[in-house]
Amino acid sequence: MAALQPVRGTHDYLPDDSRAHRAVEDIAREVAERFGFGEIITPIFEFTEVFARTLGDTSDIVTKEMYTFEDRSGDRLTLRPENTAGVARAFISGGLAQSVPVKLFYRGPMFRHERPQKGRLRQFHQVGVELLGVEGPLGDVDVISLGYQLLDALGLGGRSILHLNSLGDPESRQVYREALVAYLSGHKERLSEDSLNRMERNPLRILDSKDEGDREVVADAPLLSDHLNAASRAFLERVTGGLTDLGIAFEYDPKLVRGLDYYCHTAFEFVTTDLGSQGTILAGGRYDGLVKQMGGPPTPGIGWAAGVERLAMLRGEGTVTAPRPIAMVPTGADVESETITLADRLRRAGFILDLGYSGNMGKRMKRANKINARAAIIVGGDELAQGTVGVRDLDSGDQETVALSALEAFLARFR
RNA sequence: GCGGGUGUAGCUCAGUUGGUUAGAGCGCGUGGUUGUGGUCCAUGAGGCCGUCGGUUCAAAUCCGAUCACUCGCCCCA
Repeated sequence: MAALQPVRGTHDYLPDDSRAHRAVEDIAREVAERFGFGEIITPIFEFTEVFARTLGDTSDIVTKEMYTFEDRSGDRLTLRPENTAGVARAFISGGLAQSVPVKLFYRGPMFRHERPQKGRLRQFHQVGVELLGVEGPLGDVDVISLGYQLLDALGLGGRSILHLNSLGDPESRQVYREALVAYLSGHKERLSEDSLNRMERNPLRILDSKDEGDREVVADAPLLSDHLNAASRAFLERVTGGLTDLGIAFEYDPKLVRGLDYYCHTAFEFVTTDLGSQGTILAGGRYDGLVKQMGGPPTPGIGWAAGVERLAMLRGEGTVTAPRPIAMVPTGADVESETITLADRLRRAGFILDLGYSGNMGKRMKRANKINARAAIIVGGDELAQGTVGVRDLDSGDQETVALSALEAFLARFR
């Protein structure tokens, strides 16, 4: 078909797809509202610095994955690759520090110039939450619990595992980083080229390398958990304790790290084995330094994001079905105006009515069947003369004559 | 950005060692049925064989490039 294609890594969602997509977003918003989170809608593009400064100059997202352009007034703008930075910016712009804790939910498109795969697109969609202004571990527990309940509400409760780690506070992290680099420096010859590059910029990343040689070296590396100071350790224990209280199973994973620089303490991911190498479906962590780094008042934060396409894909096709309409079937062109008027009346009453637009009666009945109509209202001249219409139950085949005046009441069973 | 696989009808796929008019099922249109769907029967439409170039008397088939999808890596949701 060739000629006219969508931009690589972008997709059209026709009604069947968009319905599944929207269901994920709706359920996420609903669960977030249960936790007292309200939806925030931020622009899908920001000044480039919003992302460049907060995501870290060395992250892949900033160095090679952003859609950045100059607009007609010469501003450097970027299509958001994620939304934590945008929400933090809105938090600062809007002076929301006055009303912490701030609990926000968001959903919408994100853009990353990556090589597309199943479950990885250049324009994809995320739902996410951010909790700002809460210092204590109870915030971490609540936010993780929200993610857990979302997966459960989506019917994915049994299909993913929560991985959890603590990156410690900045002090712990610094001490550990030095210990790790010291160890790795002694094994340079066995590390992959990628990891050698990571040594200086982001050595923690080497911990979750998939390279076999790296894994062997990493197996004996010092553990982050051994370098947490007392405060960081206590924080982690209160988080894990809270999760246990809620019956949320997790795997402590000392090699779980974050690609983005502003994370500290809690890092977590819900992972499934059902999506190949795109198994992470919901991931987040604590980012206490972010808001201050952006120029706002020091404000702790924690949140997560989840990929809508990945979630929808995991739920499978046909999970979300279209509501079944009632079909209007006039017996001929002579009753067309009565048909439209009646459809209008029933739609105002909240029924879903499908007009066939054209064709003889047989054709319209076929169409009614094809669109999975629950019932057909047969509008004929003879019946109208008596003040009635025929109503056919398309599942059972039973047909009854119903007075126009009693139609809404009769149709209630097909709602 | 790196490595592998795959591109034939709207969809899922056949297509022999290169051989002249490229097929099937599903779906779609029309009729059998001028006031009654599903089943059935008949019949029809729909293809630059992803695109461009090369080899050949001859290419869906072989070669190259390119685009898209896909699997793995990097990274990430």
